[in-house]
Amino acid sequence: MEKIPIEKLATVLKLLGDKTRLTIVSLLNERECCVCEFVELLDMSQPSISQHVRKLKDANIIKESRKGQWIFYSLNKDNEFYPVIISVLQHVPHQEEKLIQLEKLGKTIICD
Amino acid sequence: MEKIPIEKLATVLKLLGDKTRLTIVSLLNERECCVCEFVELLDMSQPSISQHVRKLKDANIIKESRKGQWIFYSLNKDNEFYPVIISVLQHVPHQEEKLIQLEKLGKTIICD
DNA sequence: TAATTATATAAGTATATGCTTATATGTCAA
DNA sequence: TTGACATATAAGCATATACTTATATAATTA
Repeated sequence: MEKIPIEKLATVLKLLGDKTRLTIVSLLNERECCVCEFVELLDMSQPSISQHVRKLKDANIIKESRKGQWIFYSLNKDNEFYPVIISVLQHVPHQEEKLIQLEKLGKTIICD
Repeated sequence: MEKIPIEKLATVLKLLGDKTRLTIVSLLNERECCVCEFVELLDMSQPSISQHVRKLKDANIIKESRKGQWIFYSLNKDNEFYPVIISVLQHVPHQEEKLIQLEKLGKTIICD
């Protein structure tokens, strides 16, 4: 098991210690999502979501990939913190439901 | 595996997302400690430590037991968050070293 | 009982955080 | 090229956070 210095780990936990960001990370553990989906699911303003996403991206916890108009985010599995994040997410209820709900509303983004 | 609502978990992670508190919790995973030991080990003021400890206690993450002049703190294993905390602590290097150091300095508290 | 030690609490303060509104950037499609 | 859409960024602001110093409380010991 890869150990992480306390200071670094504290930084990551602080990032996860926010309802919005924890939900985002949890959703990304199901599948990649784009910003507008977070806005829809979390019922928050676009700039607010964008700022949270940026913090996660700056910490290398998530990565982005542009697909045309949209930017999709996904968990960065290569990051040294990925194992801790998975450890934490084990304790969170699955988020599929919300994503299925989104699909029913026809608000899922598909661009393949 | 006991699932924890995202909001609650975020609160716990926010508490752990501080270097001082994460270290305290990590030390308590080795053995119970009293406040003056934290002050010594973390090289912080007594009120500062006391305030961090209170936050952890208020969240029921740790519990106290007075032994004469001293108040010892330990992880509250009955708490619903205990499993998550253990999950997180798995990723942290062991803290025994620091406690052994403390003993060598004769600053360990023994009151049995 | 008075002095000492351990801890908690209160009040003040500087900085961090998370939102808001407004605007900029980037892509697509008519 | 213009308009529409998706996203990012900037600036401002209210609240939260983590210290500090000063003081209170509680137990111990001389």
